[in-house]
Amino acid sequence: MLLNLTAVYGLRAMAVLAELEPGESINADQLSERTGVPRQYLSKVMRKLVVARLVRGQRGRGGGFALQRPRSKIRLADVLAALDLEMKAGCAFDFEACDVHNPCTLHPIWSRLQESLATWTTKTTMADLGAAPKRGAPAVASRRTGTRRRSD
Amino acid sequence: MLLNLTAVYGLRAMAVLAELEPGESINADQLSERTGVPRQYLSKVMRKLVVARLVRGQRGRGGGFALQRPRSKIRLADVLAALDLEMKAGCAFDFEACDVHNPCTLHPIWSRLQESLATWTTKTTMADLGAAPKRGAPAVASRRTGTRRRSD
DNA sequence: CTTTTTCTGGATCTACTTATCCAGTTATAA
DNA sequence: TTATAACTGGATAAGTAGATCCAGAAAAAG
Repeated sequence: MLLNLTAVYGLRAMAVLAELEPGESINADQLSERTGVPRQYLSKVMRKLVVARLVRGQRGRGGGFALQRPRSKIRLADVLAALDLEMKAGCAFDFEACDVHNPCTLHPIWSRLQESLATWTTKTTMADLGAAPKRGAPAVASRRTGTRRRSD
Repeated sequence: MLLNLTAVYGLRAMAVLAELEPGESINADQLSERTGVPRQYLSKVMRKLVVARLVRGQRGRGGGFALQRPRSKIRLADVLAALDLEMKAGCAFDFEACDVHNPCTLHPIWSRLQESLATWTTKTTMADLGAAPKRGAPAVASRRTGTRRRSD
């Protein structure tokens, strides 16, 4: 997987939030239901998005989560950054002092790759994602952790 | 980082091996020295490359590691696969049943991204890497435990 | 055959990610 | 003000990647 699970969870949640009507919100239980993300862990992920001011977390009756800004103002890069995903990354060999003037072997092609990635994530917004994937048809991947057993 | 540390270590090692004269080999101590990869962990990484038949691991006096095939016959994709890095990966939302006929929201752009990655890693061989980065000038990133940020 | 070199492989340790538990806080409605 | 809904946040557990330790096993040299 190109992204870690936390990032994937966050993306799923954001995709659902992006579908809500303006003013509408969704609580953690329903969000967990719709995204297939474990309820408690989802809360932790959502917190990151709230702290990053991408999402509003409203407590109390009728509360829940909603986007802070219009979809079109939330870039994929913002979301990934909020989820601690370094998209700028570094040298393919993880050499610190690697740069244009002192390039490692992979530097030219690697930096081009990363730039196109960076460009893409800053150009793409939540509005570009269209509808969030529905549960049911595209089933949530079962994340076999070793102890998981299919129930009979 | 786009790659995990094990993959980075493996790449560094392969880059060094690719520089050896035909018939020459290098032992784990020297390889650790040159790549900045912890000696013992390097052995584990090298084992994966040996098992994948990219590298020959010769025991006893004068033994060490060397490429099994000419550099030009070892693709980046082979190396990454040997190091358990899934380059094909899956859907951005980690939905299992996501495909062309039942695509998730990110599917079109995500799959294009992954394909260009896959194409690149199968077209690039160890011969294309040129010389391995030298230690000293492009210094090895110091791996102080607190400072580090992990992500793919 | 013994010694030395060097890779192999199991066991263990640590840090980080993912997951769960549960008590707290805030907001709404009656 | 009370009850209830719902997010917040600390503590903790489980799982995996990264790292280390150390006892083999194999190959070469003497």
